[in-house]
Amino acid sequence: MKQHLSQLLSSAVDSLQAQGILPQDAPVQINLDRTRDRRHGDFASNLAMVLCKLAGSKPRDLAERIVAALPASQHVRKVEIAGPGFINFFLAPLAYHSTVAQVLEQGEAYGRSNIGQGKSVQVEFVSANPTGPLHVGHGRGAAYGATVADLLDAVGFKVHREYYVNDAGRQMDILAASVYLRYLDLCGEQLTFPSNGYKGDYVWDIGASLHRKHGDALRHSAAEVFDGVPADEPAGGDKELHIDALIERTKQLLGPTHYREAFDLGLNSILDNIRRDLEEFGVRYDEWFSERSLTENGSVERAIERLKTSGHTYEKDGALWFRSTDYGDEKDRVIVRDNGQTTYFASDIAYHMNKLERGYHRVIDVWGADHHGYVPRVKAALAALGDDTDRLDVLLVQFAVLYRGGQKVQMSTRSGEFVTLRELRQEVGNDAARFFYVLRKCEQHMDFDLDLAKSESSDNPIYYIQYAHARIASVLRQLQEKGLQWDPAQGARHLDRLTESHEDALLVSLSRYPEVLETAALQHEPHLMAHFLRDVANELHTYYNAHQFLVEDAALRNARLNLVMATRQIIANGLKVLGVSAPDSM
RNA sequence: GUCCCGGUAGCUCAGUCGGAUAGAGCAACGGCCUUCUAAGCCGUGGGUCGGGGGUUCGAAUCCCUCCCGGGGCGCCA
Repeated sequence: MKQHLSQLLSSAVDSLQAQGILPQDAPVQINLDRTRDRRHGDFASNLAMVLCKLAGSKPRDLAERIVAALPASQHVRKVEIAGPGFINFFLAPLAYHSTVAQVLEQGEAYGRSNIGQGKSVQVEFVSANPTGPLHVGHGRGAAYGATVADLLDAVGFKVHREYYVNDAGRQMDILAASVYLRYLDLCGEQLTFPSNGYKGDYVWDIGASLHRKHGDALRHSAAEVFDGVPADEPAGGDKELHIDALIERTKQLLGPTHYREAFDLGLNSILDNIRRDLEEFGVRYDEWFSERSLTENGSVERAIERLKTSGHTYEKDGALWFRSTDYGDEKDRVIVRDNGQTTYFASDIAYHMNKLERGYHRVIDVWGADHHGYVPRVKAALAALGDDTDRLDVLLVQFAVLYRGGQKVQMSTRSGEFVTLRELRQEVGNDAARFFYVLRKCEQHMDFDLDLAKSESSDNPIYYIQYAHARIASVLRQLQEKGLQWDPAQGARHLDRLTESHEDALLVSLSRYPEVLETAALQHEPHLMAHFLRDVANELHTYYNAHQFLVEDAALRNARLNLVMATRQIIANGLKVLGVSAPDSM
């Protein structure tokens, strides 16, 4: 509908240009918005105010000329000029009746579009280190990333969902050493666990798996393991030096094969857990991309060579630096350490190079807001490689803070005292978790109220929306109990019987759905859909309370059923995009 | 210190590319169950859009500046 009106305006501008009232070469962008106030019609355009200078006339005068030049449309009831020069469109009932017909006819497909024209978009999200279970912070990235991906899919992009697995690097070595130490403990060795090790219970479980498989075969005495290892922090030493030395001892004592086994056992069991967790959360991926593969297939080396060749690197203090300051970063960054190891950043350059080489039209990274300082250097690297940095969008997701009983829930990853995504899902359910996570735009700090998410009342927006859907299903059941049938054809013929203000409000909302979907997708703002659904649910409940649907008058009854069934479809479609179920009863 | 995010009703937040009288939910207050689900609905009150300047037909929105809150600033990942 918006597109239709836009064309009318565009056509009017064309004829004014032909008449010489507007200059031929003027760039004309048609602005058309939903009005905030129904008294201003359905849509309003500020076109006359924008163009009045070019035309050399007063806004209202120009508006009159534009209105006079508008082609007739059966969807437009009247056009008014108001205020400083707004052109207000009032739609004919027919425009809304055709929306109901479209919703019922297209069903799940209603609202989907081809704005993306099949262009490929890669969305990388979550990508948490496989050193422990996902926590509630990752949950927000998961829900947000999955929904952005689904939204883009719904408007016609070809979406590739990807998880970057950090299966290399020091953190994973710390995990491997932690697993081995827990294994030794299970063998009966008395040892003090490093303060910087991973202390979660899951590490015990992995150590136990290692023990089940090998018995005491990999056992070394605690004295031997800690021989020559500098003191840990609580003992007055440095926790980093302590853990690094323990990693080295673990590698020496286990040898490459068994070390890799302990390492992979940790990696795989945690990754399996993460996969299952996300799967249960309704979050699916097309690809799990291994960081290690970038080193093994030479991509990291190749990326470094390309930077060297293009003259953006230099050596200092035995390390290789990337001169990211050339591209606006605040300082240069090390890509190869003085010990010859490449940094995480080097892998990330290779990974982003790889993404762009795969030919995606756009690449979206969903990161935690704590990585924001990282954006300039990654963009700098892509620029130095000669790539178009505009193809990369980095969406930063702020942290979520849980509240229970009005109190902040304390969390700390290293100590093992954190709320996992699984715990959250079990506590409030998948639907509430998915919904609450996308209720705020991503850059907004979020207070996640656990009590509210669990509550079975209208205070809880997800309950409220799902209940609207269930309520309509319930109406259909009542219809059957009365021995009646819904006759959509009769309903369609009598949509003009829908004259109540509640009906009008619902009709407008149904027609807004495609616009909301499009905006939410293109702006990467799922919260727009969440808020829209709440509005629709509110209109449905209000309507339900004010009017009986199952009236004697068959024509009116079926017209109303067409409307509420279309409403049910809209709610179902919107919830689906958000990864939330639409139950028929509650 | 610097960079990012935020500051809108008592609370949690919307507010599209600058647009008309700044909205919603909760909370508060007052109503509504002989009704397709009261798991709900209707109504009322509530605002220095953090402060101050600027840009213009028009600013919560854009620019400058200051204040407050949260976070980031490793040869960690």
